[in-house]
Amino acid sequence: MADKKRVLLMLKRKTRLELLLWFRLSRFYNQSIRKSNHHLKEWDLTTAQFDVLAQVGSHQPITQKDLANKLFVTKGNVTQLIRKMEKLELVERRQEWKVKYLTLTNKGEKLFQNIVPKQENYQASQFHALNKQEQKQLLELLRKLQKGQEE
Amino acid sequence: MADKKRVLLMLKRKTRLELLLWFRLSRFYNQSIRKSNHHLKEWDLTTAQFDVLAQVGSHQPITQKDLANKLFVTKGNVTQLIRKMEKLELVERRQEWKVKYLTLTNKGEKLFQNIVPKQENYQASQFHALNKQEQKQLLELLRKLQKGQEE
DNA sequence: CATCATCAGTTTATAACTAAACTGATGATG
DNA sequence: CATCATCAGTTTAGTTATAAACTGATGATG
Repeated sequence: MADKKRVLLMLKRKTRLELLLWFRLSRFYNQSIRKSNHHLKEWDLTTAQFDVLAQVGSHQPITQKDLANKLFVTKGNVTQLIRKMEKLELVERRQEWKVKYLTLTNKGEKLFQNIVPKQENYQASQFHALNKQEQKQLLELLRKLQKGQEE
Repeated sequence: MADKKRVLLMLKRKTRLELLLWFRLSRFYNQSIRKSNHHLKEWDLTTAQFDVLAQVGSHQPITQKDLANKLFVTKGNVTQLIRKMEKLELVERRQEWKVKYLTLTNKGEKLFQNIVPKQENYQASQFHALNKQEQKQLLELLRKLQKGQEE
């Protein structure tokens, strides 16, 4: 396996557990995203668009700024994403007192009801290689990592 | 904390450990990348360019296809990245028997020697919130996840 | 009440990435 | 030896993302 060879090489050069971690984590994440995109193609959505649909659907009405925070992206990116979603008639924008509130259209709502549970199942399935005990462990570790990151 | 509120909301809607995991993991990853980019700005490099430098530097000569595999990206992406790196005079391309071998230029080699250890320290520091024991645990969990992904 | 900081959202320029179609060389096979 | 599949790399069109500058409304304060 090419993978094994690469890992050995890295170990040889410098035995750093953390770099292996970085390597594994980005690999897992990127693969998951790619597979997720592939999966969502059935509904002509991308992962980013799905994320918008899911967040707006479960927090509407929501401002663009709040959405940006929830998705961990910039406001500029939200502007672009929403423009797209408006064209697809999945999301509506309503100016109100200096702030713009986002809600789903009927079409968006229907898609939300239909697709979100399925995609969440799919996302969840990425972790089925671990049992509940291990999942909890992983969650705990990720929490610690995040806390370390905030400093 | 807005974060806490969001987590509670997700829990309310559906208590799914896996979705929390997904959420935490992507957050950690995206933040790390962003911070890494910021960090590398000092040398006018992006994270993607650093990855190329690091991989070519430690496996030269290497073909574009192999590089794509190591970086988990498409061949098309590598074509673009290398074009950029060639312009920056960090990487050289040498056609040889149908395959193109990549090596670092002198300039690239110098940068490699200088920057790679620093950036690796930086990447490693992302995991310093965990002790060695926990790091090993995390690595083990990620290995299992990856194995699950391959099926 | 004039002005000034702040803040939500937009714009712009640029990077990174994919999927899918394409190019052109290699070399196997009928 | 002609042709055909394969394979490395390129191209193209489109999406996602950022950082940084900008716009225009709000509202505080002197």
